[in-house]
Amino acid sequence: MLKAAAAVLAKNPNAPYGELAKAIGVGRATLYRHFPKREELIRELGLYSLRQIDKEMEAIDFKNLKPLEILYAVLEVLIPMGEQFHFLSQEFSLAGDKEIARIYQRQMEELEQLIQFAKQAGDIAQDMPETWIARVIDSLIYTAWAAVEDGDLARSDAVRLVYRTLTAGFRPMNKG
Amino acid sequence: MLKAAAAVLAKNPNAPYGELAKAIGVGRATLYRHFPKREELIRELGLYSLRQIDKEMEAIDFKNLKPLEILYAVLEVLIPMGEQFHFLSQEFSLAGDKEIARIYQRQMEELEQLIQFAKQAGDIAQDMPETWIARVIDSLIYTAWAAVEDGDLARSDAVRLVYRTLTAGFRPMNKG
DNA sequence: CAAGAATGAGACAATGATGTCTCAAATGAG
DNA sequence: CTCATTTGAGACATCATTGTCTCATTCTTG
Repeated sequence: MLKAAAAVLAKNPNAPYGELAKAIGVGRATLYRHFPKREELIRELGLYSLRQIDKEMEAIDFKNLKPLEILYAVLEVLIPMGEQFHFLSQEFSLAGDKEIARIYQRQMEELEQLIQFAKQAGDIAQDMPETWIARVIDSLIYTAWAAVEDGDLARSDAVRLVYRTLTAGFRPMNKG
Repeated sequence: MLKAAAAVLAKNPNAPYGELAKAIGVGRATLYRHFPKREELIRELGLYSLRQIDKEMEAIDFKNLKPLEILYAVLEVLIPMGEQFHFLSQEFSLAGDKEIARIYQRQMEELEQLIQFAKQAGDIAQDMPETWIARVIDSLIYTAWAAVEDGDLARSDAVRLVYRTLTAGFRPMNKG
């Protein structure tokens, strides 16, 4: 339902209200009854995407996994949601919204906590800024999704490739 | 001149013509005299950005450098141009343009050639798709630029951090 | 200085999207 | 079945942007 609208907006942030209605499969007037202003629809879509990310993340067993295993699980969950990622980052009108900014910031902080956890475990370099690593993870999640979408990458390879790129760059494998 | 307009468009792809004129420092009417349609301005801006990338890339001494040294030089050149990158990728109306698509594709192919070169030299993994590596490089160039722009990363650290991330991921350094 | 070209400011119609409204048809609960 | 609610389709005013035009001013160039 809302997913279809988010998909349209991800491809064209200026899609007119009518197209969004059509994508959802509902009349323009009906959509206006539910979301009196375009801004509200966008906002609701943003909250929906963020909540969906939260929901998928909650399914991960943070307690019983090692840092890098968590990272792998996070990638498994988030890469298929690249569309929502894209929508959220492209819709700059959302940047001004307090609640959305709050949720987004919390999610980033959670990611940075995971990174700290991994640092303590010695899995990642101490001297790399957490914000940088978080940004790189975000960025490659979207990149992988886009590559799959363009047919440049098999869906089944995406997670492993991102994981490997993150943990080893594009270095040749060394034995051991 | 045109750089200012590209900067505005990078932040807001829907910036009205008047704002672009103001950013350039010229009257709206005058801008219309030079670019009778908005579409032409965008197109010219796209070509300008691509040509600028070409120009900066030509300055690199491909003949006498090793693959990873070339990569480093490429990063040095392109990271400061993140704004143009962002503009080019956000302006989806440019996707339909034949000439722009041609230039963009050529640049990507050149990047993939560099990657092949690095593969042959044994500097990067044989089994990673070239298109993936090219996408990751592109992606991190923009990510680094954005991090600098947001004040999350020192301009002087950006290139090294991207280079290290690309070549080693966020692995802890191992001696030797 | 003088003539020609380019500029900035503003008026203007055309266009396209937004948001409101009405009404007939479809849906759903009692 | 019947009444109330929700829907889709379309008309409509409003608004912002585009693209055109005019005119006075500025700047070049000779």
